[in-house]
Amino acid sequence: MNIAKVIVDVPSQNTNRLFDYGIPSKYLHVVQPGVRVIVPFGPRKILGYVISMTDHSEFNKLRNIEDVLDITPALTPELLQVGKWLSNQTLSYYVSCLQVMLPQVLKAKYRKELWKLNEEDFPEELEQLFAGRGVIDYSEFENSGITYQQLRKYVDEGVVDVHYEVKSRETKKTTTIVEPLLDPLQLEESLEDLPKQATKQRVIVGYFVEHQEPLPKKNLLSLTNTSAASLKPLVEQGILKEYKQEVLRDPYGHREFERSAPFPLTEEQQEAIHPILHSLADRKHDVFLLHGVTGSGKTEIYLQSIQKVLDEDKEAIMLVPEIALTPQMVERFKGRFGSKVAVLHSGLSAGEKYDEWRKIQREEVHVVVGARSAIFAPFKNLGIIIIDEEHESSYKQEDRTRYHARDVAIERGKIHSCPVVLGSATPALETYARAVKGNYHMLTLSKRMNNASMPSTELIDMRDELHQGNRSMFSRVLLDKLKDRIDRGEQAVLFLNRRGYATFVMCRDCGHVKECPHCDIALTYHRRQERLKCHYCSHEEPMPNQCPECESKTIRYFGTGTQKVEEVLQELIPEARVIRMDVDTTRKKGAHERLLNDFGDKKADILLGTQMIAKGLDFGNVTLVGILAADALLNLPDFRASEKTFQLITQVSGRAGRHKLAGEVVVQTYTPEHYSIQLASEYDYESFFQEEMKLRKGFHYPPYYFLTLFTVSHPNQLKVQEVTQKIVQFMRKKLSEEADVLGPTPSALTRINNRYRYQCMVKYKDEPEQRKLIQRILHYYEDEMKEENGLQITVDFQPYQLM
DNA sequence: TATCGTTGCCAG
DNA sequence: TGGCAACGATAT
Repeated sequence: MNIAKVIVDVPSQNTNRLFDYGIPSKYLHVVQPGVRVIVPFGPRKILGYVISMTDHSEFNKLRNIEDVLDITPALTPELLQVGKWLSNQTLSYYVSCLQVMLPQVLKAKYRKELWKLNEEDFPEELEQLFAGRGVIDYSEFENSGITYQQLRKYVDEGVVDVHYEVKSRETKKTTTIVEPLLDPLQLEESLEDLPKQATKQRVIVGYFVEHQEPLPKKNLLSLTNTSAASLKPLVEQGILKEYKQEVLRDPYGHREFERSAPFPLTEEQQEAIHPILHSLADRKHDVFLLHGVTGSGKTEIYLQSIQKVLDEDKEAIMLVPEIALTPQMVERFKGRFGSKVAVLHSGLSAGEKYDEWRKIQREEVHVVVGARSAIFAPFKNLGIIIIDEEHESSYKQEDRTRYHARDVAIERGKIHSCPVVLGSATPALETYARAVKGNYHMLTLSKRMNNASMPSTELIDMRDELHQGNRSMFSRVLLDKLKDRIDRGEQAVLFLNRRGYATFVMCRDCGHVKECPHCDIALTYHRRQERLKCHYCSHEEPMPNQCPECESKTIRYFGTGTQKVEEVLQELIPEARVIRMDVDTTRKKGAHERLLNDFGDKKADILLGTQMIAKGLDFGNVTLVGILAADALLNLPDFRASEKTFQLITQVSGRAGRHKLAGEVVVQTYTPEHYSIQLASEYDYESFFQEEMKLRKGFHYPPYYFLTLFTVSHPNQLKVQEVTQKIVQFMRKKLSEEADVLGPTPSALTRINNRYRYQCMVKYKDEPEQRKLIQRILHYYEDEMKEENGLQITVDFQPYQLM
C-alpha cells in the first residue's frame, strides 16, 4: 500500500477525480484515508485529501506526497463516503463536498513567493525589489515594473525562484505548564541551597514540596503571588520544568451550568419516546417525525433519547436552527450532559469552532448541538441524529454545495444504522406527507406541558382599523392589551416580520420608487445614516430630499422596520420599557444573550423583534404575543408562502402562556380570511395540511412533485434568455412526458449586481437520467462559466429559495 | 520575422 | 486553479 489516491484541492470538472501519488517510506504509517496531504500538482504544491490506498497504479511516473498534515485523519471513512454521496446528490465537486464538512481552519491557504537564490551579482532591479530581504511575496513583483519575461530570465539564470507555500490556517492555542523535576525530598534539599534573599523562589519551591502535580504557569504565579522573574532561575537550575501544552478554547468555559435531572415524562411523552428507544435498542435506522405543539416538551424527549445513546457509549448529533441556538438551549444541554457537549454555531470564532470540532474528533465529547453544518460532526459511533424545528429553511444550504441537512442526516443514519428524529410543531409538508404515507414513523404530542392550554388567538383585520381612522401600525385591541400587561407587571412579545416588508422610498405625488441602479429591487431606507442601501449589492446613496422624477418634495419612506415600530410604541405608551432585537442591536458578540437575559430579568415590558425571537424562547411571564403584519410573507412569489406564514404564526404564538399564566395572541393582518392565517390561529395543522396539499397537487408542487431550479445569470440580458431557453428546450426534449419544464422566466429578482437572472424550473416525479443530463449541460457551458464575469448556471435540487 | 495576446490543454 | 505551449494576429 505505497500509493495514495488523492482528491486535489482544485474545484474543476477535469480534476474532479482521483490522482495517484507515491507515499515516501517515512510517511507509510501516517498516510491513511482521510488525512490531508500536500502534493505537487503541475508546477505548484496544493492540498489534497487521501481517499484510499493501493499497490498498483496505471501511471509509472508517480510523484510523491510532499507532506502529511494530519496524524488523526481529518475525515473518517464514513465522511468520505458521505462526501461522495453528497457530490452525486448536489452535482458539486468532490473536493467542495469534503471542504464543506471541515472547519474553516483546516482549509489551505496558498502563498506564492519569490526566493532569492544567488547572493553574488544580484541584479540591481531585483535588489530594489527585495530591499535586502531573502523572500518576498509574489504580489510585490506583480506590482513592480518588472515584466514577466524578465522574471523568467532571472529564474532560468538561477538568480531567483518562484516558491509555492501551502499553509494550514490551523492554530493551536497553547499554555505553559510548570512541573517539578525533583521529588519532594530533593526539593527540600534544594531549598537549602537557594540564597536567603531569594524569598520568592523559595515560595515557589515550597509550593511544589506540597504539590507535585504539574499546573499552568499562570495559576502557579497567582497562587504563590510571584512573578515569572522568580520562576526562571528555578527552571534554569533544573529544579522545575516548563513546557507548552495545547489547550482547547472553550467558549462556554467561563460559565457554570446547573446540573438538571431528567423530568418525569407525561403519558403522551412516554408513548412518543418508546418507539425511538425501541429503534435504538434494535440498532435500526428509522426516521421519526415528532409532531408536537409548541411547549409540548419535545426537548425533554430529545434529552432522554440522547441519554440512552450515551449510556450505550454512542454519540448524538442535535441540530437546531441557527436563530434558535439561544443560550437557553445551550444551557439545557450543558446542564444535562455537562462537559460531554460541544456547541457549534456561527457566533463562534474560527478558532473556537475548530476547537469544538477537535473535541468531537478526539472523542472528548459525545453530544454536539449545532446549526446546519454540525450534521458533519466526525463521530464514529453515531447513536441518534435529531433535527429540531425540522421545517426551518436554514437547514438548506443556499450556496455552492446546496445540501439539506435533513437528507444528510438520513444518509448518515442509514450508514450508522441509527434512528433520525425530526421534530416540529409545524412540519414541512414534505415531511408530514412522508409520515402520513408511512415512510416515516409519526409520533404526536398534542398537549402542552404543565397542563397549559394553547394561547387564545384574536385576528384583527387591519383594513377595518384603517376604515375607522386608525392609521397606525397598532390596532386598538393590541394597544389596550399591551397597556394592560404593563399594569399587571406581565410581559409581551411583539413580532414584526420584516422580510418582504422592508422600508422603501416612494414619492407620494408620482409614485416613483427609488430602486438600486444595479439590481431590480427597491432600496432600503436606513434611518441612522439617512442613507438608502441595496440589500443585494453594496450600493448605497444618500436619502434624496426631493423626488428625482417629478421634483416633488413629498418623497418619503414606507413600510415598517423595528426601529420605526419602537418609536411609535414609545409615543403611544411612553411608560413601556422596550427591548428591541434585530440585526442592528445584536451585532456585537454576546449582545443577543444580554438582551434576552435583561428581558428574562424583567428589565423590560416588551420584547420587540424579528425572526430571531420566533423560536425557542421560553419566558414564563410572557402572556401576550402580538404579530404586527402576519401576511407580509404571503405576497412573496414563493409556493411555500402559505406554509411559511402558517409556521411563523404558530411558532410566534407558541411564545405565550408556556407556564402558569395563560397566554393571548393578537394577529394583525390585512387578509384575515386567508386559510393559512385562519387555521394557524386555530392551531389546526391537520386542516392546513389537507388544504395546502390540494393546492400543491393542483399546481404540481412538492410533495407531489420534485423540483429542480436552474438559475442562469450574465451581464447581458439577451445572452441569459438565450442560454435559459436552450436549457429549457434540452430538458423538455430529454425528460419524460411526465415532467413539466417551465421557463425561461425572469427571476423574481431579475437583476442583481448588474447581472440578469433567468430561471428554468423542472417539476418531476421520477427522472433517473436527470442528473446525467444536467451534467451534460454544465459540461457544455463549462468554458463560458470559467470566464471572469461570464455565464453562471446554478442548479438547485429541492430549492427553498426561489428568488 | 519578432513579439504580443489568446486559447486550450494538462496536472499523478 | 495556474502554467504554458501553440497558435494566429499584429507591428516592424
